[in-house]
Amino acid sequence: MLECKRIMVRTRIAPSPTGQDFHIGNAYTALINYIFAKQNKGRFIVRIEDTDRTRLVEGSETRILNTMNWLGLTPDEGPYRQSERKELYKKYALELINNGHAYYCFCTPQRLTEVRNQMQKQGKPPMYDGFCKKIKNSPRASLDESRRGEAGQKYVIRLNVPDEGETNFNDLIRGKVSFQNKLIDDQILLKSDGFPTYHLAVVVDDYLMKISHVIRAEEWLSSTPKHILLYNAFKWPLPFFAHLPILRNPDKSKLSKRKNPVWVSYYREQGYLPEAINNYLMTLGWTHPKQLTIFPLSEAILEFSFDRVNKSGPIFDVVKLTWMNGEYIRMMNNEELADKLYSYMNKKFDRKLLLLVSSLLKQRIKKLSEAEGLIDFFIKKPDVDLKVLIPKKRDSQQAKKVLNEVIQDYMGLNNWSTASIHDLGNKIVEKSRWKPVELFQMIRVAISGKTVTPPLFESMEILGKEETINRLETALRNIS
RNA sequence: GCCGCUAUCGUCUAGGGGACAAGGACGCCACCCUUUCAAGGUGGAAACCACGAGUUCGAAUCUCGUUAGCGGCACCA
Repeated sequence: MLECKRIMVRTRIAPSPTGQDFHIGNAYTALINYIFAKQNKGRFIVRIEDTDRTRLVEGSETRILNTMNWLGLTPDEGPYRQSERKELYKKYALELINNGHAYYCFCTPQRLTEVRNQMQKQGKPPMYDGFCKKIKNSPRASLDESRRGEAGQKYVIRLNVPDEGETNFNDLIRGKVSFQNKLIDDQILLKSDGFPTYHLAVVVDDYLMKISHVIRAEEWLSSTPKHILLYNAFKWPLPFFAHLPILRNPDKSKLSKRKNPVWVSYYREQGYLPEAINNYLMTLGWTHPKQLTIFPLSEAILEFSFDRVNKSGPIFDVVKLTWMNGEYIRMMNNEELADKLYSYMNKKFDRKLLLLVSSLLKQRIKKLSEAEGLIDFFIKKPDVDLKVLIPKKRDSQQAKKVLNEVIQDYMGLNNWSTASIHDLGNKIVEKSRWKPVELFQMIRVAISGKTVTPPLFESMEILGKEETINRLETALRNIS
């Protein structure tokens, strides 16, 4: 689909280490970048955008990288860190000063706020008024940096945006997009602390790192013209741009932590599988040409194309993700599920036990976190509530009598297998004249303390004869 | 407020002028299976294709306008 001739495809994900973990929206963007790189035998790069020193969150970078790894989106290069490249950006900012595409600005934050307020009052877009643009050629501007420092004069460097004309580009997803230059702000490129803003850093890095396709969320669409102006000012070739739809909350606003769990680690802790998360994310905004819903990453790599990416922002639906996760759990074989559960539950259960119960669990759980509540009675004596134990239409005397028969009969059973436990169970039903559901539910509650469990006879087999009878006796004793 | 993007069942979407009285998936409801809960099977409700014009023999599909939603307008990314 690419018209570009044999260029090396290089994509990147550029997270900021300002949050608890990797954001699910970032995971979405990373996924598309990863898939597109793999599809084109290119490289997928991670770059940490840590130029905002005030918002850094300790440990964030490590967690982001770990999470990407867990998702299977392991970068081919990186992490590169913008904070380690600080001097580089300054050099390029100065180059722009020299060729007239940028200028020094000495305005104070207070003045800027004032200007913005005034603009807004007048119903104009809140932009910088170009005050320092006029002093571009004044002696002050030509001071070298050390002397400026002596003078204690703080400054920033701004992009000199042309007043006329328009800047347009072709987005791989949205087609032609254009903006009038007079509405583009003289963006700050270099902050007074010497760090670049996103806009400078992203362009310099994408160029230096030979990023061929800038694939990012739609929230960047309106700053793309600034970036293009920068590429032009440097006389650098443009990369391809693709602006992905933004994931949304159920109320349609941009997916945010206030309204939804957004950290990938949350989903990991809840027992979602990375394969399911990736698959679900892929179905948002993109459809498989054969309209498959469940498909592996390899399939997405094979079939992905930008022209099947939707332009509108999809709502992130946890319910559907959960369903899909269940599908993935059901697709696993018993060993795989047992292994997953073993490490997920921190070795709380014996691996052998997990292997035995995994086939019973498989079609009953949608998240790994649901397993424990279903099988904890295997390793823990149940608390039996008599009200639940004794069937509604029976009294305690009847229950006692029947339970006693159950115990006697099962004690005599030598072949402790699901099939024979089942057979004997049916015989007891006949003998007792209880309804099957009454009898079996009573046994279920007696051995597990629950009304909802994996299949009864299988559970009894796994529990073992001795333990089963033991629990039945305990229940019997409690009735009187 | 200004700029930009978007618009098909509640949600994710198929569709690209006639095959659409709009198909699939999740969710929901009913039934079947069943010792519980699930899973599975079958069926169902659910979209006047945002609205209004236009182009055309013919529009969900093309054009324009309106409306609505979202995004952006920081020495944040």
